[in-house]
Amino acid sequence: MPYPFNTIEAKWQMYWDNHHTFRTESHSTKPKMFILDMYPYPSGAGLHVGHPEGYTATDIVSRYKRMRGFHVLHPMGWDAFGLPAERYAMQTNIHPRSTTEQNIATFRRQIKMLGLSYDWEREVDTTDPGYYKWTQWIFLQIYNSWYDSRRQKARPIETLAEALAEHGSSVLPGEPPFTAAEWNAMSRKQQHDILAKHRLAYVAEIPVNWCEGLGTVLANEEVDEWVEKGYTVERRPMKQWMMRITAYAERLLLDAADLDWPSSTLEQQRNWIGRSEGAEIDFPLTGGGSMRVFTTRPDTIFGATYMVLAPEHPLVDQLTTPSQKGAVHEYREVARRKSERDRDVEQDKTGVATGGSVINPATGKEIPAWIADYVLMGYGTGAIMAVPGHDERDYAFARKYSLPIIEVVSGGDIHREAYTGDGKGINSANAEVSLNGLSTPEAKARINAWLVEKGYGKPVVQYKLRDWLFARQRYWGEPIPIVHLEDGTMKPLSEKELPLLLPDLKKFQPSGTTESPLALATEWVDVADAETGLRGRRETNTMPQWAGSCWYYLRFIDPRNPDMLCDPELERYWMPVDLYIGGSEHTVLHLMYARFWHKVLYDLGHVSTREPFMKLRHQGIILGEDGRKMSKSRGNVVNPDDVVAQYGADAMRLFEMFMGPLEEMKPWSTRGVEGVFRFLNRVWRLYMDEEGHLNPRLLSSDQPTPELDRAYHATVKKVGEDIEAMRFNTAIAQLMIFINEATKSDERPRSVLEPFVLLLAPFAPHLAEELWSALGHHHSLTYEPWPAFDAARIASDTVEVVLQVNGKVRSKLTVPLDASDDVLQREALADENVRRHVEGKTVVKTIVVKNKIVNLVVR
RNA sequence: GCCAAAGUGGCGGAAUUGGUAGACGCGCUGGACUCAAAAUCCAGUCCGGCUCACACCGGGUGAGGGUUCGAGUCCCUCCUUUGGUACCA
Repeated sequence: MPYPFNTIEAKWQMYWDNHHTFRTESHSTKPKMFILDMYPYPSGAGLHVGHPEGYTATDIVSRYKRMRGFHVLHPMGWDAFGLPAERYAMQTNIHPRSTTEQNIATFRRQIKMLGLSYDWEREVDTTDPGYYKWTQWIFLQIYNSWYDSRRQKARPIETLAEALAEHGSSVLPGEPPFTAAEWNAMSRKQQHDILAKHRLAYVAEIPVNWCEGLGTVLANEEVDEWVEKGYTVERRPMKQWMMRITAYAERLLLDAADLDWPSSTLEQQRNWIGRSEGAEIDFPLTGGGSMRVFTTRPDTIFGATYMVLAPEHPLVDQLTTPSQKGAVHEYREVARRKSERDRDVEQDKTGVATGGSVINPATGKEIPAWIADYVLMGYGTGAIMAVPGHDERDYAFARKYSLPIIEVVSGGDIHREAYTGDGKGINSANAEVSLNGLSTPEAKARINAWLVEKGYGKPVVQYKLRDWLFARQRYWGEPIPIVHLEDGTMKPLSEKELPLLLPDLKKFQPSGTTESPLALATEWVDVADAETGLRGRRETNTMPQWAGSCWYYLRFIDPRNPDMLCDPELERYWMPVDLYIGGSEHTVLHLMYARFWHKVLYDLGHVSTREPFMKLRHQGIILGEDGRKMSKSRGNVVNPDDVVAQYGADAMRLFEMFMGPLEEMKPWSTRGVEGVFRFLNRVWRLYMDEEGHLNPRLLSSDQPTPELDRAYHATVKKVGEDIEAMRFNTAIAQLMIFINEATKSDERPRSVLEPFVLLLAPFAPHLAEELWSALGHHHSLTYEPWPAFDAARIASDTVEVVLQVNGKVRSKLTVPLDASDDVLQREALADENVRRHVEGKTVVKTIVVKNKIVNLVVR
């Protein structure tokens, strides 16, 4: 008969609920510990076995930290806006809200079934108006801010208006110059338009992936999935809400240095931001005006033999000569129809000459301007100087179209391939400047100085990071709290008007236009502005799913506050998150977006820390029993409900932690679950008799054998250390070692078996509570102090020393602890087996490592 | 292509300031209990040689080299797998 896990688990889950065992009070004098899981999207499929892995890990740490005297915040919620519920609504006309509620109920039941110690009174749901009120509020904070590049921080937009009124556009590098007086003379609309360009949330016309069948834009990473399903996706320019994350590129990069995150995650974020240093250079057009390019190799400018513009570049029309018009037009059409992905896949370089030309300011020579889709409008200036001798792409292009290739950096063989490495400059001089003989870094510095002096260019830092497309043409998302007035201005809602509720719809089909289904709710869309008397139209786009997850950790701190997103005093106490665990699939997007919002809130004084998540770990993917990715079609999906029904939640938790290191990918194994289940049964039988009562010997005997005593103290030490380092698999192995040791003995010494229950508790909390209660305790063990160990009692008074001859193990020796080197050496030489290998040879060297080895080197 | 992580028994995995490779679990083998089975308990289990057995000997951490008295651990070259990313000038 297995132990009665069913009744035990139900009993203790009810106990914890009824006693609010895991409720976290707002105030405490204890040190705080904020332990966070990446909350799930509650899909219709229910929990899969991957979810509990991370959740169990944080639960173990949370339970352990409570016993260590920490005030622990460990909450759970739902990232519940999203396309799946909406697609279901499109097919069935069932409101996404009711689908979402059902799915949340399933997830909540399944998560509770695992005995995770969340404070359920802090549960949040991103689709709850009481929650998304604050998502909208943060949107408005961002909308109502600009990035002051001189102070390197976001500031309220009014400060920009004030600065413009006082100093004119000198505060805004890049803006066409105007004086304070000119600003003050502008119309409301003119001022509005200038400010709008500098807000951290702004509307821009950019090329996006539009899917007609779904009636929405798609993120780049979503495109493949829908194309496979037979939908067509095209690139078209559309007006979209954007967030100016690029303003934070440098800070996102720099502040990452302080984070205890996996190095691969930090590395990926660095790559995503893609910082590169170079120069912007203006090439004069032969017909007047100039063409700005970005290059990381200004030192190769003497080798720039042609120019390439992205097909969409605005200068193309001006450069194109009449004879090339047809070819250019045709090429641009073809390029426009290709998605950005298609362009990436094609490695073959194509292009068309515009017929126009520019002057290379270094050589003074006229060079042709081409268009080619290997130059992207979205990076740098959308145009490059092509240096075929020292860039592989330019080299391939120049070869294909027979454009001249000049060597300006020595070190390679440009007759065979482009040389992209560093080297000494050659063929690089004009009347004013020479790079010949200079190393690449020297040449860069020299030419940059010359470019600045002549006004041709300047050093700049460029990032791959692009602004965040922050709008979806969907119903099931947070409405963007903006009204478009008939005079062409935009008006943000005031805080009092939040939350802006989603209108109810009868049907959830795409609107048939490029607007979201919200456009069909005409009563909701059409508004009159009381202040100006103007008619207006609500923004019909909704926020992307990332929005709610950008700040949910803050809401957990103060989840029911009707007046603030989070009380500042509580925020200062709880932030930052001490431990954050979730899948590595969120490495770039979620974690980058959340850091970005956090920094804006920090700049505006709403949060006290520069970074939200101090320590981050990823759980690995759990594969099917066949070692392949779990999927319905392979039939290898493991359902947590079934596992819990058969072996109990404690076994499920224990197995997921015992499989291997948390962050590694590993296959499921039913046999493995049975193994840990057997272990739990062994624990049960050690404490309880056949009738399910406490074994009476636990009350009588109290002297552990020296071996058991040693095993106990070693277990306390190892389990504690392993939990701190999140090595749960080896912690569990140690628990097993102790139980094996204890089972050997007929005695049941309470002095070690009672505190052992506390060591087991973070891993198998239901069983531990039951045993604790059987031992005569009347309260939950949740806040019992973690047992201490005595290092002196772990050490044995004898140790086994390995005897080696020429590095090979020849014998073993049991000696008193800390035996001296002399004694060890003498004992070693006296050992029979060692003597056989030393005989007839000379000992040239002896290495003695105390308590470990003696190695005799013989010849 | 580039970046990152990882390769250890039949399987999941342990062991890193360089010091007994294979903890713990699974599986397997044998035994106890049972009419029998399940469950449970005990013993064994890296591979090979030799042995009644104990002992002993050889080999062994993806491959090859190197450093060292000693390398799974450090260095070099290569191979494989996984994840990410991809014309970013």
